[in-house]
Amino acid sequence: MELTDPMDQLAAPASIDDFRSRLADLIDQLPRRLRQCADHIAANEDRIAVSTVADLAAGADVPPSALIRFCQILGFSGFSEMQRLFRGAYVPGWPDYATRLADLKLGGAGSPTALLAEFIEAGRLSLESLATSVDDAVLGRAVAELAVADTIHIVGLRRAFPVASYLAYVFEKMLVPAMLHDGIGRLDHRFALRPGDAVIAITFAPYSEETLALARDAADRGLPVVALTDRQASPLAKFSSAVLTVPEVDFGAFRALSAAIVLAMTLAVAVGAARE
Amino acid sequence: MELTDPMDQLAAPASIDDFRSRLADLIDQLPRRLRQCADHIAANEDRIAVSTVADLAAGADVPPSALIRFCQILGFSGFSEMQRLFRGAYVPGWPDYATRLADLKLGGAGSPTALLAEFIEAGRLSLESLATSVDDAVLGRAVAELAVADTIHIVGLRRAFPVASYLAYVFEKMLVPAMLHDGIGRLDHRFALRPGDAVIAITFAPYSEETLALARDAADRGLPVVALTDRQASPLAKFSSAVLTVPEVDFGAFRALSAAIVLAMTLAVAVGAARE
DNA sequence: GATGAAATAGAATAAATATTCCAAATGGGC
DNA sequence: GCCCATTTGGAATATTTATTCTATTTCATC
Repeated sequence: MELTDPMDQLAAPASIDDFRSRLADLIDQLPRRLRQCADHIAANEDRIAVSTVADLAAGADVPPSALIRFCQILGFSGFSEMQRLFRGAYVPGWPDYATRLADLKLGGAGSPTALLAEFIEAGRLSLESLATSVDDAVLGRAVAELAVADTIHIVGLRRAFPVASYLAYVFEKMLVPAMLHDGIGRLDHRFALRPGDAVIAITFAPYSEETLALARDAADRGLPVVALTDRQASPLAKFSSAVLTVPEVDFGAFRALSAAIVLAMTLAVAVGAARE
Repeated sequence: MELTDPMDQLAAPASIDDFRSRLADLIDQLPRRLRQCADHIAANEDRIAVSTVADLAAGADVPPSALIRFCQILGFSGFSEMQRLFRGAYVPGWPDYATRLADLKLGGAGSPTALLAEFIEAGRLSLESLATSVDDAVLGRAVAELAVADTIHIVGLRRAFPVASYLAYVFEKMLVPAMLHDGIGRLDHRFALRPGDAVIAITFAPYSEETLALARDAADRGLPVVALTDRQASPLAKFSSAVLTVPEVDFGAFRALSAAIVLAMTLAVAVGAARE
């Protein structure tokens, strides 16, 4: 990239949208240091108005001069001009969460914003009660069992499927051998269960037959089964060596998976760390 | 009023509420110029973080030194300290979680329960900032576009896949015609896009090529594309008619999807309701 | 209207922050 | 492996911004 090209004398972005589109155009033709600037700036747009060159440069892990070069490539005369644009558009992060939530509800029942407020509240409540409802000992046992398993089998269908696929993703990232049983093509993968393996089964009422069947199968073969479900009396409990319950608050007929995902993430990261 | 009284050595306000109450106490016992400062500051709280002494002094129609004296009377050492309060309040600590996670693991103190507490906290923060960052107008537009679509196509791979599959699940429950593009068998389903359809594309850095390709394709055909992504300058923005960003607290490679799932759920339920 | 304590304006200074510039490092093409 | 164009780091400089200080003004009190 030719950074001193006299034709690069384009005018400074006139609006933040303008800024964003120019950034999006440039971002993948920038050299290394400038690329770092671009990434950090894009991820911290809301800090530009209240930061100094030095702050942002430190965040992007580049020298200050690189950051200023970056601003100039975007068409600004320097950092100050870019900051001026963002200061004009600045709105503070407060009104705080509670006020904002009340505002959202003003959209009226059934409006998208009112729904959002309800779901956010439900999610927060779920997370809060997750903190108090998890049994440390059971969680520890689950991690220990999964940490020594050869392959971890994950099963969760329908409503539980997002949680199952998230687990599979995190295990993959952590190089933990894991297999997602997703029921594609109605293939029955139960013979993939080998001695030394372990199973994570996820299901909420109404419980999925296929998930229960796989858990039963694993239990019959003496494999440890970690259950992620909605209550201790879940049908999964019979087959499981560790039952983790997720207190999900539902709103009407709908139920977010905030707590389930967070618990799944904890399980996966803890297992990944324990296996190293 | 005795402004140089050595007893006035009170500590600086520790919070914005603290600041407000101290201001309210003082405001009607201040002499003329300082009163002007107080009035102007109170009426422009939201500009303090992004203004200079000179700006604010000009706005209050007083010399800069008067404004600084005003800050000192409030208990600050000077203007800069007051400004720091307002700048800091904006991001009440969105710490570097990637580092914290590394610490937790290395310290061996990475007990699963400690991890869980961290992740719960991160999830809560994400949800709260979702509330304050969602743009009502964009959300409304996204719902409107999806509500009139014939079929809704959902694409989101890898890290975004749990969100995509959750959307597909909720749409199915609400009897909304939707198709999940999951890349199974490397089939290319882009020809399933028909006039009158709409697309929800979900991707976070590092952005998935396949997702971008489908979004581009849809945009080329003039179909509305709703983007669910991590920042406004996301490459998805180029192809999208509505960009919803999700401020997720990030643990390096891991990212809880609390906010993304809640936003997806809102979108799905609002669309379902609007179609009835 | 004289007196003294308090308040004020603005010039002088100090501190912080931004920007330039150039020598050195890097990397792609031959 | 050498050459040239590009990129980079950081010290030097310029600019902006905050703060202090003091001579002057204001105002309440007698």
